[in-house]
Amino acid sequence: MTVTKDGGPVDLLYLKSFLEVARCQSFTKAAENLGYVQSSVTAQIQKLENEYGVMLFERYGRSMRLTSAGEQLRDTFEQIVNMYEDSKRLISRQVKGHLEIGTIESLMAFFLPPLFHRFLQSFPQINLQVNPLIHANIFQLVKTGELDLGIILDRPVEDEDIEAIPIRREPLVLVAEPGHRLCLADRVGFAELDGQSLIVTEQGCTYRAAFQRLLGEHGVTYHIHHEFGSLEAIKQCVAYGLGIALVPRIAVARELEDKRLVALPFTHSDITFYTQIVHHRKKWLNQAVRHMIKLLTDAGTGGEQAYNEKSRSTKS
Amino acid sequence: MTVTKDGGPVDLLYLKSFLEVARCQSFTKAAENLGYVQSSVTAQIQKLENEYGVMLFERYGRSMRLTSAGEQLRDTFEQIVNMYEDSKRLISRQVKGHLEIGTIESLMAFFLPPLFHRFLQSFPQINLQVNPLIHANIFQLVKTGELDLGIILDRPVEDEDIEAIPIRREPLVLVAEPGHRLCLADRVGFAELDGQSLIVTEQGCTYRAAFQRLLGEHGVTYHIHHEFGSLEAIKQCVAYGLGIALVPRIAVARELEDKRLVALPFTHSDITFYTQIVHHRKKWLNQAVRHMIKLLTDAGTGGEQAYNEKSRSTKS
DNA sequence: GCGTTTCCATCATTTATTTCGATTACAGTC
DNA sequence: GACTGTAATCGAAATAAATGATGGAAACGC
Repeated sequence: MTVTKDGGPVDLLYLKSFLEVARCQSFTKAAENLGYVQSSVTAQIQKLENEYGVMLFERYGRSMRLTSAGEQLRDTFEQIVNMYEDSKRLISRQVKGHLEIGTIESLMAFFLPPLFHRFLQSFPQINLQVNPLIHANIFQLVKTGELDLGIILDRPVEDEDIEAIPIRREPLVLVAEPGHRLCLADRVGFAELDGQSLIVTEQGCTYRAAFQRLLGEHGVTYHIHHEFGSLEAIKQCVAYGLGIALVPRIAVARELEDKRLVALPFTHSDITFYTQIVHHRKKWLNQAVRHMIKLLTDAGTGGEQAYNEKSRSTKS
Repeated sequence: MTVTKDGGPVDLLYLKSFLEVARCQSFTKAAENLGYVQSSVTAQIQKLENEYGVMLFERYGRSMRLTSAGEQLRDTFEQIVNMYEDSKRLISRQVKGHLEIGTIESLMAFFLPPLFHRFLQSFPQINLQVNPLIHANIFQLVKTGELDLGIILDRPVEDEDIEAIPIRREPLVLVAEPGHRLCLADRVGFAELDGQSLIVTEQGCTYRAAFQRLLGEHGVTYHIHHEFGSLEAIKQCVAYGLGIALVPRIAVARELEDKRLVALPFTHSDITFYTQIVHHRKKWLNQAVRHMIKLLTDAGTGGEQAYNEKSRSTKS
């Protein structure tokens, strides 16, 4: 028996686009909401219209409304899309597998845990392995494919093999103990840092390196008092007045609130770091990985928009 | 509000492919039934599998079976596909519009009527206009876009602007009245035709032209006794013994059965004609037109396979 | 009335995906 | 152990999609 395919290709996403256009009464708004440009949505609707051989929307000058055919299809499409998405949820809850992520301590301790928690609600059966690593290793392991995903803190990354998705801008702050003399200054520049004791993260940390480079360029003499792999240790040492440290704000948010540490009004224009997801361009992203990326990007865009990019939700 | 699209593109046709594979328990058979090559179906299923993050089929050496996830999805997919196709039927029944076809008398009289009837059951509101034309005009009008579709009888067509879809091989037969002396021969070659009276179709008919050319090449002298635009007239004249005629078998199927005419055992290897749909390559084919093409090709492949091509059901 | 804005359609270009065909890999059969 | 039928893989060609830019038509402001 022959099963004929009487019709051209119709993507399930077109149905979603259709529904969104119907809801917004606007191609442009729908496109924005869906993360397309307007002409793409137009094209998708046209595909649907041609597939059905009918106009789906009556276009008046400014406003628009569904044609009767469009009206009839709306419910059907809604049902189809719902069934499809329900089925995805149903299956994803049962998905087993590995997802191996590498990230730096700063993020692992403060930004990621709630997201991982949410992820595991959708994919409870996934064996999620999160490795605390230093920057260079993350990059390397993603490149060789040993990690599915890396989450790093760095300046914008350009690499042949690696796709980097900026999640959010990560402000770095210079912290000191509340009694530190620099706390009294209403502005801390490089001059004021001269001769200070620094407490820094381990070698290979991108923001440490950038900071030291800057200090060097400005001729600041400084003294590295301690070098730790542990953020907790750094914070403790700063709190005990052993020196000052440059850390991601998110890592000291609580301490700043508690007034156990103070952010110095340090003005440096050049260091902007971004939390970024990195993955190998050629490696296939399955549903679970894509879901993780989506969680991360959504969590990020709650804050500042990641560099200037219109961060498309998921796009391998 | 932002509607996130969490998932890659999934074509509705993939779901059909999935169902067919599940039904056939075989990628290869499913591919044949669907009009794909095997590797395409494999790729489609892999896409689905990646989208859901699960294997859908357990592949054993020879046999295969659905995984539990596949089993769960089967019903959902079936429902989705049914809803989708029902919606297409629902809408197509309401589609209004024109569909203008040009064809030659031989086909219009014997092959097409039942197909047009079926077409109008699906698209009762379409204004279907069928114009009886001669070959050259059909070609010309399709080329200029004045006809949506042409249905012709010709040898394989190659043209820059025109896409020709072979429907079926159309045998031509040389008919005579039952009492004709050539009926007694067990083989009629060009030699036997020498001096015969021919009754032919109008100028511009492709098979008439081909036949005359052949006769000329073989040095056959003949006498054109009548030249008609009407097949009915030709058949009548042949029946009354005014001469013999070369016509498409389908045009005289009934008369041959009734023994009112006789097919001479004429052996000519060179003339193979095909019933073909022609349409302009660049012209958009809406649902109604595609449906018509599908009806025609399906009707055709009931007979002999059209030239050597694996005639894909619809492919603009 | 006339420019301006807003919104959709269209176009060309780039980019990605799909399809095919050929080949490889593998298991069951003879 | 060669053979057959079946699925996966790979490269190339065909096809489709997304984008950014352009054009046109209706509503809006003045």
